[in-house]
Amino acid sequence: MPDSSNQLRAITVADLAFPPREGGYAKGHETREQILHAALGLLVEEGYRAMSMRRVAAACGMKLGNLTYHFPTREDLIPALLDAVISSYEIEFERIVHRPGVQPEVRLADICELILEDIRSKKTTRVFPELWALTNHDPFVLERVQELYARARAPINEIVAEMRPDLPVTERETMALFISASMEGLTVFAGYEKPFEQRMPELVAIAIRSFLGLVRNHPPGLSAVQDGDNASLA
Amino acid sequence: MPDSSNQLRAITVADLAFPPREGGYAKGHETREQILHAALGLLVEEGYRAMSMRRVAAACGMKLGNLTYHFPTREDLIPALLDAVISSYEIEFERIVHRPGVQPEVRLADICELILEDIRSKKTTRVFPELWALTNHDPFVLERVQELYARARAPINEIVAEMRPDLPVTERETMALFISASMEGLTVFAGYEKPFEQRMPELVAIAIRSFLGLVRNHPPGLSAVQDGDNASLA
DNA sequence: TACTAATTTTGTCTAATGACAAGTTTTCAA
DNA sequence: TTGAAAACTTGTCATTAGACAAAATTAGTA
Repeated sequence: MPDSSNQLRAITVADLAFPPREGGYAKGHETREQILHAALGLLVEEGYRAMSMRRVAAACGMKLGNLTYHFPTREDLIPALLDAVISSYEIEFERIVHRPGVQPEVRLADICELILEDIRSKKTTRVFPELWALTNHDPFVLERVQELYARARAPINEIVAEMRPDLPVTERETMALFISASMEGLTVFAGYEKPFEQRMPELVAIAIRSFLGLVRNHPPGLSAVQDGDNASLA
Repeated sequence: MPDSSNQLRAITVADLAFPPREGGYAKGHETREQILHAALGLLVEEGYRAMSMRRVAAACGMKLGNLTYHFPTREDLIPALLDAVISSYEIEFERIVHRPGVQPEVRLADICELILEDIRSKKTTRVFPELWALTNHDPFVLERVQELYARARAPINEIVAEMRPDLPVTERETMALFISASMEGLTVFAGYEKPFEQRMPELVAIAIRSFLGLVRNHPPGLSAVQDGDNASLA
C-alpha cells in the first residue's frame, strides 16, 4: 500500500514537446519529461494555483527533494513547462504551412478549421486562458506567447498576401492579426465544456465565411498607388 | 510612522458596482466596498495568486481578523468580488442598448467601438483573462461570466435581427456570438500593454467592416421559407 | 568490476496562508 | 445617554508553501 498517489498520477495530459537532451543520464531526462507532464496535468485539471512544487512531485510519485533537484525553484519550472507546451503547438503549425497548388481560399478555410478544432480540445481550452492571465504579470510569458501567435499567424499572413497582393504589408498583417484573435476569442465560448461547444461547427462556418469576405472585400489601401508604382516599374 | 501599508493602499482600481445595503451599519457596508476594491486592485496589479486574504487586508490597512469578519473565508470573498465586477459591466451595457431611430449599422459600429475601447482598459485586460481561467475550474464562475456575456450579446443580437429579419433566430444568435467572441479575442493582442495596443484603431475599423459584411452578406437560412411564410401570413 | 557523476531520498527550516476565538472599541437607535 | 449590535483588534493554530542540505542510491562507463 505504498502508492497513495495513484489518483494523482491518473491526471495526465500529453502534448508536450521537449528539446533533445544534452548531458545527464537518460533517467534524468525521462524524469524531467515526467515532471512537466505532471505539471501540465495539474494545470489543466485544477489550474495554475494547484500547480505547486509539492503537488507536482506527488503527481509524479516522487519526493519533493527530487523535484527541486531537477527544477531548483518554481521559477525554473514555469518557463520549462511554458516552452514544452508552446513547442508542441509550434510543431503542429509547421505541418500546416506549405501546400503549393492549393487555392488560398481553401488553405485559409483549412487553417481556420484546424485551429478551431484544436480550441475545442481540453488542453487548449484549459491552458491558454491560464497563459493569457500569466502574460498580464510576467513579461517573459507575454513574449513567449506572442512569439507563438506570431508563428500561428504566419501562414494566415501568407495566404492574405496571396489573395490581396495589392494591399500594403501592414494592412495585411493587421487583417491576419484580426483573424487570429477572432478565433482565439471563441475559446471562452465554444471551447471544451463551454456552453456553446456544440455550436462550434456553425461557428466555424461563420468564421470562415466572414474571414474570406473580409480579405476579399477589403478596400484597396491608399498606399497601393506607391506599391503599384514599384511593381509596375519593375 | 504607523502606515507601512501606504504602498499597498496606492494600488487601487475602481469600477465596481454594489447592491444596495441591507442590514448592518453604514461603516460595515463601506468597509466591504473597500475590501472588494482592494481585492480587485490586487487582482489587476498582481494577479489572482496575489489576492490572498492577508494581502487584501493589508491593502485595506485593516487587520486580517476584520476581513474574515466580513468575508469569513476566501470562498466568500471571490463570488462577492465577481458579482461586483460583473455588475459594473452590466450597468455599462444597460446604457448602450436602446437608441431608436438610429440605423442598425451605425448602432452595431458604435457598440463594437465601445466594447473594443473598453478592452484596452487596464481593468478589463487584466481581469477577464483571470476570469476565463477561473471558469475552467469553477462552474459558478463560468455561469456568472457567461451570464454577463449573454447580456453583452443582447444588443448585438437585436441589431442583427433588425438587419436580417429573414434569418432564423438560432442563426442570428450564432452570428452575434461570433461577433462578441471575436472582439473578446482581441484582449490578448491589443489590450492594455499588449504588443498591438497601438493598432487597436485599425483593428476596430477592420472588425466593424468585417461584422457588417458578415451580417449583410450571410446567405438566407433555409428555414427562412417557414419564417417568411409566417411573416407574410401575419 | 569499480568508480564517479547523476539521481533520489530524508529531513529540516522559514515564511505564508486560511481559519478561528476571545476580547475591545465603535456605531446608532431607543 | 446608554446599551446592544456591529465592527474591529489581538493572538493563536494547523496547514501548506518554497527552498535547502546532507546522506543514500543508482546509472553508465573506464
